[in-house]
Amino acid sequence: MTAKPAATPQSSVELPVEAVQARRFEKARSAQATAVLEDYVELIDDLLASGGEARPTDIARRLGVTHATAIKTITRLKREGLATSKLYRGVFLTPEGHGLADRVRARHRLVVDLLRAVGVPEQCAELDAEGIEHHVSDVALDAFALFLKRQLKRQDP
Amino acid sequence: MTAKPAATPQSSVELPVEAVQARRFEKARSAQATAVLEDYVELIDDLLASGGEARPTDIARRLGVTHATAIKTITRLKREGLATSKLYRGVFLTPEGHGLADRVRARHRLVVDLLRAVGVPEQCAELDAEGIEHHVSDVALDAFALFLKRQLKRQDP
DNA sequence: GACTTTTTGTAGCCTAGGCTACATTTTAAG
DNA sequence: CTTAAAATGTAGCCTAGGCTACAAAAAGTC
Ligand SMILES: [Mn+2]
Ligand SMILES: [Mn+2]
Ligand SMILES: [Mn+2]
Ligand SMILES: [Mn+2]
Repeated sequence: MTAKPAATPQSSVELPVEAVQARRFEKARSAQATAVLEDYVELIDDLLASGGEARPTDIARRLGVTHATAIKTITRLKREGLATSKLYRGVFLTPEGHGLADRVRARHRLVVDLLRAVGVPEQCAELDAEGIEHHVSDVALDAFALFLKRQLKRQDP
Repeated sequence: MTAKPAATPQSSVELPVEAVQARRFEKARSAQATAVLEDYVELIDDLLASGGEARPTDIARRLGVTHATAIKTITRLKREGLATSKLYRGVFLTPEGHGLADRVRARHRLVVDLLRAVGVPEQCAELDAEGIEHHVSDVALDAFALFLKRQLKRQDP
């Protein structure tokens, strides 16, 4: 199981190339698995913050899926401890869900800002960010923030 | 079906906010659906270019999945006209598959380069790019290329 | 209050992409 | 040539996340 440091006589601590590559793909797959949940909690939080209610039908319409699909995913949110709901009442977020929503929203904005900063048109930035956001690590996010700060300084002397 | 230009008296040609948002999510979902295929063709093309053979076992090991999973996805590649294979021979790409591989590889590199350019550490850039790449539109790619070109000019006077 | 519409929920189906277990074929050793 | 190992393929299972169709409840209308 534990990848032996390898019988490569030349380099010492390096994993085999294949293993490194496999790890990349695995990470991308796991990010994808949480993407749907992230979008749901962010959207639910938005709805709760603005209108006051997050109804399954609204959620479905915003996401572009049927209400049956939305309800099923909401069930998963509840199972994972991110949301709660009672029959014919709207959906609410647990503290965990709310915390996730905040992080997801911040990340979404940062990704859009970075795309804009490197010259991506606004519409396109919003569109692409919806998918990209789920694959940006915290390290990259920090780099984005730093880049944006520096760029501001350069323009605002 | 056709979204009526809306009964919003204020603005004229604007779709309802919900529809715009739904379109974003739909686009992200469809990008996700092709992500696996893109990674496969890129990897197969790499293997063919370097070693000369793309065997299911190698593909599986590089992707971090079992060979059964790899073979199943290869079946899908064939069904979609991207690859060919014969029993116990390796996998090959059709012209369409090869073309896709080239585009995917170019996009991958461009994404990594952009991440590096805005200050993301190399390891992290490679890691994140594996997921991000599938969600970057052509318009954004053009913007990335332009940004990189300009940044080069700034450093190489 | 009766009736209609909307919302919500449930059931059942499909595909993609994971997995394990087992069968077969090819390749490598001896 | 025989046999062991590796590669390949198949079968069957699971989950996630889509969908449609139907059922029940809530909300609006008259
Ligand atoms: Mn998203
Ligand atoms: Mn988002
Ligand atoms: Mn990828
Ligand atoms: Mn890639």
